[in-house]
Amino acid sequence: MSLPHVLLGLLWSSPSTGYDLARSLEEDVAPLWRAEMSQIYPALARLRRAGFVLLRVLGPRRGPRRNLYRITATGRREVKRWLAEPAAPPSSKDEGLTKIAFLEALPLPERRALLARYERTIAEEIRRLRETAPPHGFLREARRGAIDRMEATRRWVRGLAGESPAVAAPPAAAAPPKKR
Amino acid sequence: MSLPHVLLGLLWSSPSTGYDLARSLEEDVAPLWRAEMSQIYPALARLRRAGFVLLRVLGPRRGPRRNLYRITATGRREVKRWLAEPAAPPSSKDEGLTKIAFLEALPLPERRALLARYERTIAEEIRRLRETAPPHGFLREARRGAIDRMEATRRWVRGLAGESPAVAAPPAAAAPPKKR
DNA sequence: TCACCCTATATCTGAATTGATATAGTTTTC
DNA sequence: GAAAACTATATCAATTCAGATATAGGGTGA
Repeated sequence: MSLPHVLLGLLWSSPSTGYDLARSLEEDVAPLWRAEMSQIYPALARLRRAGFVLLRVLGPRRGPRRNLYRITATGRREVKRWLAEPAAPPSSKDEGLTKIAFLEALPLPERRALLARYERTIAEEIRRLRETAPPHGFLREARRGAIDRMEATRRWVRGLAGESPAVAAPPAAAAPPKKR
Repeated sequence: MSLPHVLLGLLWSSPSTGYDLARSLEEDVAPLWRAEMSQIYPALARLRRAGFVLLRVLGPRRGPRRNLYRITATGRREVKRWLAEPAAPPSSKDEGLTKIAFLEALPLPERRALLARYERTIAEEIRRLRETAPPHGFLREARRGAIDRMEATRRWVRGLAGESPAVAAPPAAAAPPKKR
């Protein structure tokens, strides 16, 4: 629904090619929004049909020809309109937390192992994000927000692993009918 | 990729119908994973073909006939296998934070308005989650984790809105060519 | 010089997901 | 007693998304 808007947002300050958009998306917008080339090119085509961007074909400098996209006045209006409409609350679709929700299916030692491993996974992702060159302006702020949120999750996972009772003995109500 | 696994996880402790799974998904797994009926029925069919669940058709008690799904031993093994494989780090695809990343496109007062509104949206979602009956066992824990994360995000948004400089004047590097 | 990597474009498949619609009986409400 | 809401199933179209593949020129290193 809003990949086109993200692309418009990236084009706000300077025109660029689809390839550069893909790189910028992965490096700067990083964990907040991801998309493959196979999504980006069709999205740019649609933006063009909608009149939100203009295409200029450049002679090849290195490799094949380059398609440079530039945001139009209509495109800028569209970005503002998008920003102005209310955002959906974070849905937090999260594989790791979801697995924790079904931890009941595992015996004790594996429960602990899962929590420990997931905490490591998050910690590693945070480190990776910190290592890559931070973007500028609000892009940097937003990335900090994402990292902040991951850190909260990491602390929470660690906390759950620490309260041994919860990991050791889930509340009776949901205990599986373990064949004794 | 893992809706089938979530369904298996819900079937772990007791068999139920597609309808009940949909309700349980929305009420208990709530913000961690969502799915529409139109996803659930095909997923159940695939689980059945894979031998992870068994179907028993019940005579209608209220309304039409009911299809009761029960997890098989193979299904339980599959859940354990799924839980054992490493989970991807939270990608935090988040419309609200993404919009903040492009706040540069808005004039000052609207920036503040956007942040304030997003904070309200999150607060409301948290309240809504707290009001609905909490699930049992690890489902409850996981929900707490999700709420915890939302609260962290809310605090962060509030913090950003509070540091007026950031909202008032983004770092020069990315400052828009404000016609002064 | 040959192989490999990087820039750069683009398409295709298939799965995941959303949203709308259809059907039909039962229970609740006015 | 009619309308509305709930239980329950299911399909369809459209879109999003991920992963693989194709093409092609230029630069880099063994």
